[in-house]
Amino acid sequence: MSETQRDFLGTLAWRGLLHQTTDEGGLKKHLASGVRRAYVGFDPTADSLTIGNLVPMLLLAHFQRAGHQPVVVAGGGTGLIGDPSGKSSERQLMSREQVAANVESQKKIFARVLDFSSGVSNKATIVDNAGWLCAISFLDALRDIGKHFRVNEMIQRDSVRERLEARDQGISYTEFSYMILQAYDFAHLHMEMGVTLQMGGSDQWGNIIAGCDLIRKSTPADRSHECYGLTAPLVTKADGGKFGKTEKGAIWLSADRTSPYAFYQFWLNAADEDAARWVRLFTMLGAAEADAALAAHSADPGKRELHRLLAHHMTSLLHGPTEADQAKKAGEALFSGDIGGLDARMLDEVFANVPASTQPRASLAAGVGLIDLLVTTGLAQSKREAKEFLASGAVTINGRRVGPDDLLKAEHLLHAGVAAIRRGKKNWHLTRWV
RNA sequence: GGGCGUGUGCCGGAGUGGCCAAACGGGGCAGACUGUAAAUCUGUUGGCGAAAGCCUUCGGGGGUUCGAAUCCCUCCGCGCCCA
Repeated sequence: MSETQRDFLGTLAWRGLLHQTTDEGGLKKHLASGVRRAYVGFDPTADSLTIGNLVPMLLLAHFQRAGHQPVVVAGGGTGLIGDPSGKSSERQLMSREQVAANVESQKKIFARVLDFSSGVSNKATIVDNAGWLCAISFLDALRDIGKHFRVNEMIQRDSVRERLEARDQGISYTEFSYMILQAYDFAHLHMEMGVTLQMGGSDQWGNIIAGCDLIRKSTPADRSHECYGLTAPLVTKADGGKFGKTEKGAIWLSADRTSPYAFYQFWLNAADEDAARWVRLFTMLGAAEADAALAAHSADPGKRELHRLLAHHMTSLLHGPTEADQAKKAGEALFSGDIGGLDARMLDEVFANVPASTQPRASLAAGVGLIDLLVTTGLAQSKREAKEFLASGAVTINGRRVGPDDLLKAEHLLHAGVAAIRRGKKNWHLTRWV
């Protein structure tokens, strides 16, 4: 297929996804001369993946699109130990059952971005390093792997040094050994599956080099054992904040943790400067399309065409086009506040991800007080707060602004008896009166 | 083990007997402006109450006092110094 011709490294560089490589020239030649296999490891610290894992996933996706074969390594074995990279303190060990369950649950997400279908010659594969790491004995590991590692070098690694310098933290022998395991992963994958490239975020650089070193030391020095490492830069935000975290917590890649609507909103709310960088970084859009969108963006940022493109593209990528469309429509209706024009079916769609409750219809006869309604729907935490919201004009019911003295009556309901209450710009609650 | 110090609201940090639900800053929330942005400005930020006011809160417990975040005792956590 013609995709094979696409230059992987060139793509990454253009997208801003290329941070460091062990030997760029050598890697370029290596990739140009055949179909190669690269892997990225993922920590099973949770049953889902966050937006922070997206870049490493995309490295594999672009790799596959360039005609090569991506290998996902689920860290079912390394997850039992815990990677100290970037961690300021020793972590709690997870149970084997927990790790295994997390690995299983994460698998589904990779299928969104990678092609696992057997009809494809360069189909993606997924392996769990518990398979080989759990099988190896301690003595074998010390004799066969440990001999290749100098402690002098190990304690120089950032991940270890930072912990050694933090006097009160320190590092356990367990976590200290982590890099050996990850290095062994690479060596194992190289020998068993012919993997020649390990990729990851920039915090993985040390671990990746350890793997390259191990392969070099433990194999005959000839061309057939050339291995490479590549990292992507840390994703940053214009305001200096941490990428992927909102007030409400991390943005997840699975719908049960972060709804497609919330996911869409995350991208839509990107700062202008971030949206411009992120279009290249995160989408699969080609140069022509991306550049056109960027040009339109800088000409008139206020239209937010780029944000919409980014949000829709990303939601479509991870949740599918139908969900993306729905998220888009829901956002438009919700933020315009104009829900009076929606028919009952659309209303259901739009409010699919909004908290809802049912209320007794009978109480409408006398009119329902809004202060209590705000509290029972959770839109206000206390009556005091509810009063404040109502007085400041922050509350809208079915698109109509209401005040502290208003009462909700049957005539205000939409369709089969719903009242959509909005507090501020982004907080909604749908009440059904039955 | 001994000495000194410290623990306040979401966070930082004032307060050292009544004027303290607790300065100030940050953050949050809401409003205005706008582009569901940024910046800016305004308001608000323990609960109940229409209000007056009442109730709960300053590490835990106990005491002194008409009255305590503020004084005393004790316990717990943290920091520094000495052993």
